[in-house]
Amino acid sequence: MVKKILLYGAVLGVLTLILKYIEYKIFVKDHLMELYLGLLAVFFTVVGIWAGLKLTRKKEVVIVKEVPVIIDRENFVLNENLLKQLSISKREYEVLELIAGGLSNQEIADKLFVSQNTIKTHSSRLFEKLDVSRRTQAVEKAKSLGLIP
Amino acid sequence: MVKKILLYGAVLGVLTLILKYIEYKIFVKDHLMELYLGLLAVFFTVVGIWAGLKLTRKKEVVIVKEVPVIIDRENFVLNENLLKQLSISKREYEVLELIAGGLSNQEIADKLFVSQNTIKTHSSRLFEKLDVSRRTQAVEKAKSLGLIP
DNA sequence: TTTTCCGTCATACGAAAGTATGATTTTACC
DNA sequence: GGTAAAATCATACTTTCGTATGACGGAAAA
Repeated sequence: MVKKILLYGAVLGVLTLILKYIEYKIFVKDHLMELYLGLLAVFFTVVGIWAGLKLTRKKEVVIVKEVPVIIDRENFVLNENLLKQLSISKREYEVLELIAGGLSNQEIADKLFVSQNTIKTHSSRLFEKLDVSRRTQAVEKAKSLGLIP
Repeated sequence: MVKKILLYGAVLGVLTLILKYIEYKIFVKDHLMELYLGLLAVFFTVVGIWAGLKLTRKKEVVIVKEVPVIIDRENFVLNENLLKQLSISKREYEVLELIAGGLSNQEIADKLFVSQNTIKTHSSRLFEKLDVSRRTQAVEKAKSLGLIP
């Protein structure tokens, strides 16, 4: 910025010298004075505009951001109260989440490092507590109850 | 914009007249000519800068647009295009909806007045088209694709 | 008109899911 | 330290689900 101002000052100085020279050349010709002044005004106006643009160019960076924000399933908050009310344990809830994720019993077992039988037991108890008999129903009900997103 | 240019021109005209007047006043005093020209240059430079800023100020506005795409269950709109793209038939889509509703194949068959085998065929083809192998996965995928609420 | 797609149904088999029952081990709480 | 709830696992059995394959009639498109 300081550099630019100095540069601009130097340019102005040089220009002033040039104009001074021209002035002496045409000074006697009185009728040219108007033209001279007009050119002077126009010239410095243009220079001013150029300077103005130069000084503000950095601020002209226009950022048009179109950020597609996908807000899904409403801002979900789990109702822990309901979980306790239904006496659904943490492990059972974990299984519920994975069931809702479309995983098979075997996949859930692998993920939780337990046997498939354990998962069957958990899911069975879970279904009982949710009063359903199949995993797809469990997912539906859990969603409607706000237990899962 | 045209208005502004006209205004600017008018201002220049008035200023020229004023300067003309001043010119006659101090013309005889030769040593004031330099000062006069200097002031003239500075003045028009300032005017130029001001004009430059005025013309470009609007471009300096930084526009950050965030377009939220809200996908929720309430205002659901089905993407029929995607259905055609996946070549999912109407009947298959019906079955998909009922599967998502937690119904068993037998229940779906009863509801649609067809045999369970028919439902199995439909669901099998559906899974193939959705590139899944279980009904729970189908529901998950269909939801993420916006095929069902 | 012929072909292609859709919807229907069947049989058979294998895979996954779900139920019932019982047992052992953690964990948490009084 | 004892007790209750939670977590784990197993075995056996039934039900549901999913796949493969083939078939048939109707409707729409070529």
